[in-house]
Amino acid sequence: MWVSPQHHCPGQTSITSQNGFVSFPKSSTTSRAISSNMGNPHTTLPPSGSFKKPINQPITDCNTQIRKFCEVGNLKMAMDLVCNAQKSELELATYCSVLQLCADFKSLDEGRKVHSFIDSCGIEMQNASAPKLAFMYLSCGDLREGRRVFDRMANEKVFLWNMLLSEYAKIGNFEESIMLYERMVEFEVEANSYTFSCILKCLAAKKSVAKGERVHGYLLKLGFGAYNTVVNSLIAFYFKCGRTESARKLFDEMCDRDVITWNSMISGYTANSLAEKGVEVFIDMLSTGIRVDLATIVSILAACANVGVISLGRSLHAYAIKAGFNKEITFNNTLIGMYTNCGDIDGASCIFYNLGERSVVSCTSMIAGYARDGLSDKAIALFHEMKMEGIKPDIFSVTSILHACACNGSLEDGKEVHNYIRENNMDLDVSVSNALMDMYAKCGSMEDALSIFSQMPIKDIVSWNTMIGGYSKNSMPNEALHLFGAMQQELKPDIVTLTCVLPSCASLAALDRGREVHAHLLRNGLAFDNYVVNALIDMYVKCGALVLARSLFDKTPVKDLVSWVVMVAGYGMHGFGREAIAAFKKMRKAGIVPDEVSFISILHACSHSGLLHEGWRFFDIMRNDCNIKPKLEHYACMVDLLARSGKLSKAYRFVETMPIEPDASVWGALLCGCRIHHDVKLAEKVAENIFKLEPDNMRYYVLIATIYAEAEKWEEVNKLKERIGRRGLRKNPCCSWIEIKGKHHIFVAGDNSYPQPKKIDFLIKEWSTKMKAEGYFPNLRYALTKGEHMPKETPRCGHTERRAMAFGIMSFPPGKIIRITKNLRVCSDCHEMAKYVSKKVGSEIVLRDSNRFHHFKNGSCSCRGYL
DNA sequence: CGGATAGTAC
Repeated sequence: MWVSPQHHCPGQTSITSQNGFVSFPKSSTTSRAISSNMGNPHTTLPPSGSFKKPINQPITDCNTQIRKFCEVGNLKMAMDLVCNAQKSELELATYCSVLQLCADFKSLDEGRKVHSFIDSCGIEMQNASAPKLAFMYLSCGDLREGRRVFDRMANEKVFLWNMLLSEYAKIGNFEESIMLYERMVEFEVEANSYTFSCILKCLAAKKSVAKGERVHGYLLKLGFGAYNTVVNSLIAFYFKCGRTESARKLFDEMCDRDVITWNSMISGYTANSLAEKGVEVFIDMLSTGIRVDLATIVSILAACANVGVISLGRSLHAYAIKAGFNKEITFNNTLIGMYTNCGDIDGASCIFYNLGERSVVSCTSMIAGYARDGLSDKAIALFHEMKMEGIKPDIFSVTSILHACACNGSLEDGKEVHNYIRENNMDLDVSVSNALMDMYAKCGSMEDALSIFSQMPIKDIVSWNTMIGGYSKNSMPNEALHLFGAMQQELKPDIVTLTCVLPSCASLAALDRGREVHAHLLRNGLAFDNYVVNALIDMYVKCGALVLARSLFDKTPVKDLVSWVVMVAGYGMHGFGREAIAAFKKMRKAGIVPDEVSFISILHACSHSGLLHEGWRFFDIMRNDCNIKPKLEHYACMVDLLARSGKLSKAYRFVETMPIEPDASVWGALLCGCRIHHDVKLAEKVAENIFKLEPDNMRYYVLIATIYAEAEKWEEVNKLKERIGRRGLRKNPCCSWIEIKGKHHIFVAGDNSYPQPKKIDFLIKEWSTKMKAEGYFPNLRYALTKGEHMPKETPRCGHTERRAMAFGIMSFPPGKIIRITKNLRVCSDCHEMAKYVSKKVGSEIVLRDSNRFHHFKNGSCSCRGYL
């Protein structure tokens, strides 16, 4: 027995502590009331002869009259008589009959009246009527009062115990059910099959395997091992707890399995992701000749959907038509789900559009199927169609359609659905609100998402994660981190929260915050999930801690595609092209098939290290070996690669002959190359192409202006400035930052309110003087343009990165790595200074700009001039 | 009978 005194929590409702007149009869019956039916309270009526009739009974006995009305179900007349009767005349059996009627009619008010009449009787009457009274309250849905009466009475009636157990289970208070069961066992109330079915459900809900096993032992001892209903419940319990072998063992040992047994096996295996075994069971079932019912078909279709075996699904479809199930709407709905899950969207829509009657469920299945298949437009169209047909979408339909809008990125459709949701007060549902927030986040409107979030009275962990993830995805890392902080005031972040927040740490290069997250994961034993580990590796990569990223990567036992791609991209960004290529090869050797994104990473890596030949090879591998059609990103990488290598005209021809229309990013890659190789003429041609496509992207104006400035074409620079002014564009202010002890120190161009300005400026001045004295000259061309003509003309970078660098050198002990982040590309002047400082001070400097990493060590940079 | 809402890589 697993009941022990420790289980009895203080303060909990307890039978023993309720009052003084409770007695607990130890059951002495030898014949067990195994068959006593919970659904039949009449069997528990107190014997009507237990109270003696009053003497001087009139012939037209009011008791008889009341009971007559009860027999014919006339509650009103019965109650009238009860109310008018002399209370001392009424017998227990009469009260019981009326209470039963109140229970049948679920008439709580009348029941309460009867209760008050009984209360005015003697204690004997009160005690004797208590079971019926408790029954009445429980039947009428007043669990609290039912429990109160129950607690006050002597109770050996298993029927009432069962009723209480199931009522608590109904409202989800499984703990209370379990506690009551423990008490039952303790007081030796004889449990019956209903007790076991119910308690096993509760224990399954709480996944209490150990307690369930003890119940299992107990029921065997009482001889319930041969009861189908009980064993079926046990099987369901074991499946719910993931103990498929235990369920199987019971099944194998059963001698007369009924249809429910078979169905439980099929759905149990399916729920435990062992749908194949479910299918096997189904085939065995067919060979036994047992009648297949609707539930069987529905379970096996779900199994098919999980396995994704469309052939079996199709033959089941045929089988079910023969057996006549195709008229059942539930069958058809599951069938639609099966076809959509197996990816046969046409098969699904064929059934759907041939349905005699459509229900909300059929429509929702179909919408979800379309959404899952990426056919958001069709999903949205069907949503409108069902509304036109007068089928009212419910919260299920609405969450599905929101998902479709989110996948589509169509804010307008999403807003329309939002209006519908508001009009129907569906936004009170947490899941619906979460789906709405997700839709807005995926459509890029974090303002709308936030407005929903802030209006939610109850937020669950998904709500928080959706917002934090939304901010991360929409490049609002500060908001993400801020919300993460706020969340921790209210609830504990889970693995998804941490996975959501890591990209924000990465984008801010907030290494200390990232490390805190890592520590949190380790403390909570969560550092084994692939998603979060990949996010961690990526965070370390982007914070410039390539060594930490690598050691975490090495320690990861299961490296999936993303793990590898993160490392390949990481090596690339840090200028280790050869290592990136080695990793890519290793990945393929490990049997992982690269996808589009993998090739973008490796091509980028080649480009960052100027590996033109290798880049071409990967481009060919992608097209020929992997059958991946190059996308714009791939072309942009190739153009970048060609252009950086100085093959500008080849790059231009490449863009012109692309099989898909080049976009601004492809031309932009060429423009970058023009800058590096000072080809003003080509740059002008390219720029005009770009401005046709993206006339408002400041990035390209800055780039062409720099090209002009470096060629000393000041007139052209001025013309550009006018053009920019006419368009009302503004330059993204340049800024650099450095993290010191978890705190960010930001240096913004044109803002001199940074910390310790005198010391910083002094240090920088000293460095420049020494650089000059030591003949440390940056490239001549740049030095010239920096000369007399242009200090005011060039887009000012503000040299924020050198200030951050000086601040870092001042703040950290020598030898410590200085990590700086900049929102734009590094200026070549500062790049030279960083090289110098790394040699002079002996500190390693890691600078992340908007393009890549620069590791300055002992006077040189890992970018080898590929700024 | 339906959905399944949140997460990693360029």
